[in-house]
Amino acid sequence: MIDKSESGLAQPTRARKRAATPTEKEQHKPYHHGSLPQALLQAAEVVLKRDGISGLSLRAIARQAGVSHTAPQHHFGDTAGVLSELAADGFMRLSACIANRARDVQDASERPRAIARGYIEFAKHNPDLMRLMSRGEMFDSERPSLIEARRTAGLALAGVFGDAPPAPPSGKHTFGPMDASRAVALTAAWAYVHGLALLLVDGRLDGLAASAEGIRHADDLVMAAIDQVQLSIGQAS
Amino acid sequence: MIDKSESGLAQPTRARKRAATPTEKEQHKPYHHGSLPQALLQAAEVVLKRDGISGLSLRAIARQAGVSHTAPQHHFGDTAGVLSELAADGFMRLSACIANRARDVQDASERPRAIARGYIEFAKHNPDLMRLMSRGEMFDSERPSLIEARRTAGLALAGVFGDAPPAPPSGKHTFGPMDASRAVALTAAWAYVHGLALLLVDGRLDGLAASAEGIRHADDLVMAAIDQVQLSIGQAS
DNA sequence: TGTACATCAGTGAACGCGCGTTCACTGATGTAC
DNA sequence: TGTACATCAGTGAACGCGCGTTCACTGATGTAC
Repeated sequence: MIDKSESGLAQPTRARKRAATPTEKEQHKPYHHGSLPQALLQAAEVVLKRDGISGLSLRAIARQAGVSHTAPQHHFGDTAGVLSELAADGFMRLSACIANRARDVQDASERPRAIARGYIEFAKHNPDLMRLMSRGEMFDSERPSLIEARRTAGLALAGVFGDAPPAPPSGKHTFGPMDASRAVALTAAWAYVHGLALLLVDGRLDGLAASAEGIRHADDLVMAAIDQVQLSIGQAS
Repeated sequence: MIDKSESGLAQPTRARKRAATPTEKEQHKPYHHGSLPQALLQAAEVVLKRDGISGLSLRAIARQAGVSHTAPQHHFGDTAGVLSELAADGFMRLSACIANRARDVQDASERPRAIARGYIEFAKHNPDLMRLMSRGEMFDSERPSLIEARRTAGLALAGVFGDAPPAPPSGKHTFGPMDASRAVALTAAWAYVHGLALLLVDGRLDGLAASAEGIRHADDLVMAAIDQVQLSIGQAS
């Protein structure tokens, strides 16, 4: 979903054809990278995993990608731009993770749990990215790719409603009109799985897991919470 | 809970006595502040609210407090030190918020909702601090005050269990031995309220609130989620 | 009661570092004619 | 098919800034005798 322009993946191949032998390939570094935006995002993710969110500077990303330090600025404008694109990529991958799990279940009543497992699975495999994605204040919220990716993730999450998706949205909203009880149910499901994911990636459950008999890892605690806890809507007594 | 040493609040009073008239007070700034650690933490919170987490540097805090830029280092060591103390203060205040709400309810079955309301109340009144508190990787986790404050918050949260608190902890653990189902229930309750709080302070629920009929603010969505959604433990079908 | 001294609290100059930003530039590509 | 030109992609030097850190220092307090 990043850089759908025509400069996508065609040009590096062409460049490689010109420099046929391996030695030439190494020596003759083409001036035009061809798919630098994607390469920069990959580099950014390496930096993120290695140095954490605070290590994500334009210069660090450029170093990792092996290009001059002004190249990222040229493509993304500023740090918030890169972080936004990185997060957008994360939201799309999160959506895919959720959709994969949801597709696998037959029984619609099992779909909420499947979605939760997809969410947690993503968080477990991409803890740093998950953390970055929850740092909304670091992004440029106007970025179309980020808006679109968040909407996609929102719709994937709304799959908790089974086969009846919410009404189609108008304008830049994720959802169309929705009655209150449905919005509350979605809020609850979202908060629950979001909370589990963040507590897990932040290591906040480690102490509790250590105290709990029969539980070895925080992972087990989270999976048990998904498997065994029901969220049901209804007026308080 | 911060700086319980004898240098607490006595000395500024004494200093003020020496410089009796207002003019003198302004002119004669005593060399020894007397309670600089507390003043620095207050300054840090001002900076946090004004400039966000990324604005929290030792120098910015010193500027806000009106002292030399090496003074914070002298008391807290490094940035992680200040952030840890600030977060510890936050956890203590969160605990107090929870305890206040829990104390007010008569019916033990209503306690979980009361605790959740206390948690959300704190988050609503201190959104930046709440965000900071969830940035575990920025802290010095070994700080005794932070460990103690987190334990206090954990115990306040464990009040969801009603009048039967968990077994007393040994060593530096928050909880003593606990059976698995109880740990899972605590995980679920914690994740739920934590997720609600973070989604709220990060503004992530604003779009959903706008789409929901009869809901005006994200706050309403969160309060409805607390009031209307039940978490119940039991094996999945 | 006084004196000497150790310790604590806070200052301010200086330093090196990594950062984002600007700017004039070069290399490569695409397109109009 | 060729040529000219506009545009895009990426470079590298230079700049100013805020940061944390070090260091020698001064002011104030507490304590031993």
